[in-house]
Amino acid sequence: MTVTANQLPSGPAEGLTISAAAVASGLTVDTLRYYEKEGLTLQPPGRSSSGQRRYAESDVRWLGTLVMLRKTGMPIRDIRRFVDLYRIEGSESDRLAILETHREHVREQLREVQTHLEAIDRKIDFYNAKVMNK
Amino acid sequence: MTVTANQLPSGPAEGLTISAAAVASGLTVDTLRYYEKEGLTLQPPGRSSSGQRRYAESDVRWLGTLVMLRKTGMPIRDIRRFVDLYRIEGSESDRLAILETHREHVREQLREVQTHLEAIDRKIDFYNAKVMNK
DNA sequence: AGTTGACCTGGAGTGCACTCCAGGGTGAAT
DNA sequence: ATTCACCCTGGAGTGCACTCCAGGTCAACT
Repeated sequence: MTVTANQLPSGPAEGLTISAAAVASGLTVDTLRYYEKEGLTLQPPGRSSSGQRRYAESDVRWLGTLVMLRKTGMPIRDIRRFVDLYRIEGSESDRLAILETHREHVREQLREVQTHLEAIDRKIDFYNAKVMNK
Repeated sequence: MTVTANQLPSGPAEGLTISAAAVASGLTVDTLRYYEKEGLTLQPPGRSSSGQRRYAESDVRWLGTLVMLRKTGMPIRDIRRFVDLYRIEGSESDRLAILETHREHVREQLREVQTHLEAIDRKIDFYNAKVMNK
C-alpha cells in the first residue's frame, strides 16, 4: 500500500487521497465514503480534475472529531444532526447543547465502566485465590 | 405489569418468573430467552410444573455478571466461550485468562474514552467562548 | 498499446444483538 | 364458561454500522 503524494497540476485539487485520509483517520476508505454518503462531512472533500476525492487538512481534522464522537458512542443519526447545524448561521448554542448532552452520556458511561471494571477485578481476585490453592 | 410471587405447590419450582428476573437484571424477557438460547446461562433456569422458567437467586446473580460483561463490550461469542469453560473441570486458569484479557480491553477502552472526554471538553470550551462574545 | 493500481458509483450483503410475532398453553379471577 | 395476564416455542424481522462487489474511469508505467 503505497501512499504517494498527489502531484496533479490542478490547483484546487490538493490534499490527501482517500486512502491516505483513511490511514490518517484510522478509518477505511469504504467508511470514509459511507460517512460522506450519510452526510457526516462538514462539506464534501474536494475533487481532483479526474474526480477523485482530495482531503484537505481541515477535512482530516474533522474526521478525527468524527472518530472521537463515534468511539464515544454517538449514533450516526445524532452526528448528522450536529453536522446539519453547521450549515445554520448562529446555531452555536444548539451545537453546544448537543455536545454537553453527549458529554454527560460519556461521563455516565465512564462511571459505569469503572464500576464494571471493579467487578471484573473482584472476579479475577476470586479466580486467583481459587487457582492458587490448587 | 403485576409481579406477583409464584405460589405453585410444586417443590423445586421456586424462584422468580421471567418477567421478575427481567426487572431484577435490567434486561427484557426476550433478551433473557435469547441469552438462554445462545447458551449464556451457567445452567438453564428451572421450570415450574407448567413449564415456565423460574430463576433462582444464583441465576439472577449470573445475569448481573452477564450484563456487566455485555456493557463492557464483551461479544456474545466470547461470553459463550467463557460459559462453556464452566462445564470443564479445572478450567479456572483458562477462565482467569479470559477475564484478564477482557480487563485489559476495558482498561484500554477507559483510557480512550477519557481522552475523548477531554477532547469534548475542549470543543465545549471553544463553543462557550464563541457563544459568549456574541 | 497494454497493463497496473488506485479511484469512482450505486447498490447488495454482512454481522451483531436483539426484538417481535403467530399460534398456543395455563391458572386465577369474574 | 370465558376472560385475563402471563407464559411458552420457533422463527422472522429490525436497526445499525459498516463492508463488499460489479462494472467502469483514469493516469502512469513498460
